[in-house]
Amino acid sequence: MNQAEKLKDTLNLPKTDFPMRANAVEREPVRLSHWEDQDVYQKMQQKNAGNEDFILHDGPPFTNGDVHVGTALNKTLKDVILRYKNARGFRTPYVPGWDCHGLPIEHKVSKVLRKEKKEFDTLSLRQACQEFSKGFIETQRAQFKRLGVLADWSSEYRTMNSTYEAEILRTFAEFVKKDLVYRSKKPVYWSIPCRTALAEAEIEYQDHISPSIFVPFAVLGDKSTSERESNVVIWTTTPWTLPANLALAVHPRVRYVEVICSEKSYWVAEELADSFINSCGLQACEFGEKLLGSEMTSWVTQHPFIDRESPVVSAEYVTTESGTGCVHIAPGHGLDDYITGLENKLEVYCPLDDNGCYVDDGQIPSHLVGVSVLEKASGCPANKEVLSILRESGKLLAQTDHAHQYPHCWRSKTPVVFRAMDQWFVALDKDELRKKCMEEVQSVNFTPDWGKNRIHGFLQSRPDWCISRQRSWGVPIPVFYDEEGEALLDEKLILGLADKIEKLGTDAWFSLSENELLDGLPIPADWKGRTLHKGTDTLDVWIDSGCSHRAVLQNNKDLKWPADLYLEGSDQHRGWFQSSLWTSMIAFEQAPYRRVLTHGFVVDGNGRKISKSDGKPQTADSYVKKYGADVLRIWVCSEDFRRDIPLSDEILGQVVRSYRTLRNSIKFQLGNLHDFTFSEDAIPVQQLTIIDRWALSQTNSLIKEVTEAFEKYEFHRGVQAINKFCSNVLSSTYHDIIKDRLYTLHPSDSKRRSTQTALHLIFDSLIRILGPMAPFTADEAWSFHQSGKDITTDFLALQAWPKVTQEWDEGKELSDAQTILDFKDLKVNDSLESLRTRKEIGQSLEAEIEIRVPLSDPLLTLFQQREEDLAEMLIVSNVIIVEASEDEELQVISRHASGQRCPRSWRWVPKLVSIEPWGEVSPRCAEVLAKLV
RNA sequence: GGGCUCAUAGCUCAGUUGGUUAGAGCACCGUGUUGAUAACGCGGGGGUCGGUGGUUCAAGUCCACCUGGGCCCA
Repeated sequence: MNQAEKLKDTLNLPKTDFPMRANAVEREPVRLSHWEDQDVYQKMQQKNAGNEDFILHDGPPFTNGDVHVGTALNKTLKDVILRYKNARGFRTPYVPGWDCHGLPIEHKVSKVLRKEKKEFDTLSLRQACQEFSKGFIETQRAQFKRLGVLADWSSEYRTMNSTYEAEILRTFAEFVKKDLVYRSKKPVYWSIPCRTALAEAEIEYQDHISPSIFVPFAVLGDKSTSERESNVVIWTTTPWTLPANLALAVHPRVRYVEVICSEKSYWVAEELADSFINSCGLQACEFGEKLLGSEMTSWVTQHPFIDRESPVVSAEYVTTESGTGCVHIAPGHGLDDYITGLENKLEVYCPLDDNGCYVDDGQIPSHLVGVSVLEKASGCPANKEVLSILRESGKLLAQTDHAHQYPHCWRSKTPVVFRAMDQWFVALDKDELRKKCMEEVQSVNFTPDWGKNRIHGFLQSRPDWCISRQRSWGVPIPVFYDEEGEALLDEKLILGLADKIEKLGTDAWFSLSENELLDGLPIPADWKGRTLHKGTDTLDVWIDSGCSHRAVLQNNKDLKWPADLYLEGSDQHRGWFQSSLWTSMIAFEQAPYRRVLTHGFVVDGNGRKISKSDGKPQTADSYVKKYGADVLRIWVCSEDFRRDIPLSDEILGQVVRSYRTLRNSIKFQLGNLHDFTFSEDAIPVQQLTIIDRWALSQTNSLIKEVTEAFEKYEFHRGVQAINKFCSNVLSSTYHDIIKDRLYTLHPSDSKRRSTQTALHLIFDSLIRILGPMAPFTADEAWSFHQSGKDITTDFLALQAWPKVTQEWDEGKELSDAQTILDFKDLKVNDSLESLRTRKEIGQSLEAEIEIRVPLSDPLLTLFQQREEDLAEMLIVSNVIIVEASEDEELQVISRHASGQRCPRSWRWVPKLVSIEPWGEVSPRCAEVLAKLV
């Protein structure tokens, strides 16, 4: 062993088993199962038992696939918040949940069943859906846990649990009690061969050729004179809906022109007038008056072949892309039409039976009655009939074939029709319900604050809540009908039914007969003796999740209502935030949440939405498998989640790099604390050396900054502060300066102990700050610090959030230290760098500097008072302070240090001294070595 | 097409009530160290603040319009 190696052995170099690389993919799961074995979640709750509650109510993810990276973001944010609040002393019981019912599952499952060519009834379909949902609950739970999410998984809620389903029915009973539920018609997709309603997801768009026709509606009143008949012309590709026409729609801000053609005139959008004239082959036309759509809305027209008036109304969705800019409105045959109908108080008129044939309602022309609208190989009979009526009466201005995409039934592959059917609705304006909701929202905190505005807009504009779904996988609408079709909806009956369902599950609705279902339930007197049939519709799933506040917060003794926080994606302003508010206002006249926090959506590196077609992974698992949970969590926390949240390899790479820096800072601290026991070796804060006190005060600032950011849920500010702290305060300043004393002084030297005291306190604060964000790494570091081992039963999750310590900010040293460090940054480094560029020195310890300070400069006194600390803080071997004359400027002169280099401390000293058996070292090192023997 | 919303260096973010030459961390380039070494230090380059117009003595910040993204609708 040569002298250098021997001397190196006498240094106190960092020593720790804390690995430089996290190897998170393999090591995180080990820690995770340890947390689970030791029930860290329960310990966290017990620790704060009796303290103030912080209730974050979990919005249930839908159980139809792996956890999406956006869902992971949501759950991670929740976990960060809960860990933070728990560290702040709140009791933070967290009951996660699952949204189980709904079309996407039913759709997927029935597709599979059909592929297997199984005949299936409602019950077996429901059974399969339940299995499907259950399977993904298992998958998702495991994936959430893997992210480090701590929760009361044993109490998790599922919207398909019978206790939960009973609460859905009780919520519905509340609607009935308040007399909010009514029946009305609304158009739905209808498959004639299947005799069933279809959802959007069950529709396939296929190429289709429809007749495209122009039809004039004669204007009644002043507009048409004896000489000239004035018409509003519509264009449609579904002639069979004309018998159900109840209005014409124009755009209020589009300009219309009267096309005059001998004794008739035609009103069409000005922009489309030429193409209209061409399409209809009109000759010798002139343009007459021009009007805005809004000026036509008082007009009334005559239906072309039925004795009925058709008023002109305005609609924003009317376009001038094709047709005439005038739209034929049949509220029973289209969603736009339906909404326009509602706005203009039109009847939802639909003269079609289940077979798709016109019914005889006294309005339908007799030879149309019984004619089918179903498209056959030979065409659509109803279209043919309508066209011939129009042709014969001269009301067919033009007819061509029109190729377009048209919705088809996914089963029968036939074109579907829009057909109004009886649906159940919840009246939202009754008893000023809507107004009360809008007022209530004012007293809820929204982050970001525009959320209030957004939900307010939705509350204001949404039509009555249609709660019927013609589906199987859901909670049945508890309604019975007599043979006349009259509906029995009774609060007490529903409550009785809810109790029954609670025991049997909603499958009972489908498996039991009416008599069995009603057995023992209170039937209103006037309904007794009538033959009753149960309904077949299910409730809108927004009611399912929308009553979670009741089913979960009110029924779990560990929780409380209302919640302190709801935290979901911004799409939930229309969804869960709103449905929860309505159900809560109806039942309890209060919002179920005090604060609503929303996050944006995960987008790719270019700010585009991530879609399956990009081929990039979207599941949380794919990222966890590559980067580990902590990196993903730090990514979540480093983004301003209130806007779009970009995710790309570049961004994650960046997170990985800053994570490594962080990890290294931690490793450095752990390595230098290996021979330090706080209770025995610590030095009182007031007696710490200047640089240590400075570092503590910087730590105070960090704590302050991060705490403020976390209180506002602005985690990204916390992350930025931590990164900056690690790099500026620790790496480039504090750690760099203290290496010399830590390594070269005697282990128990008071200066070294001073620094270790500070390091201990800094580590302790930093690691607690990291806890909520990077729980795996923080707990790992904490374990090493407590025990020197990777895993212990002393969990960081049970430690409190760090507090600002007043003492750390006191003392004149602090400003002195800051002044010296600023001076290093502004003057000394530059000067050393030029020396280095000239190859005169390598590391800065090879230099000595001369500081020439004018007598009047206050720095002079400061430097003279701190002369002992200067060389160390500037990381040079020697500092000479020179009192300069008044006309000189403050300057730093650096040069290679004179004297001899100590092979132990690498500092240059005037003269080395000899000590056996090591040979020549600096006098200071000699002293240390003497003590070591 | 409508409602809400976002837009500052390659990336992630700061930028107070409009007021010097717009900042940080990371990345990049150069360089030093080899006793934090798949680590660390030092130095440097990099932005017409999405665009246009306006208000003002002064605009990243206020107003209008436009472009592009996101969510929810249609």
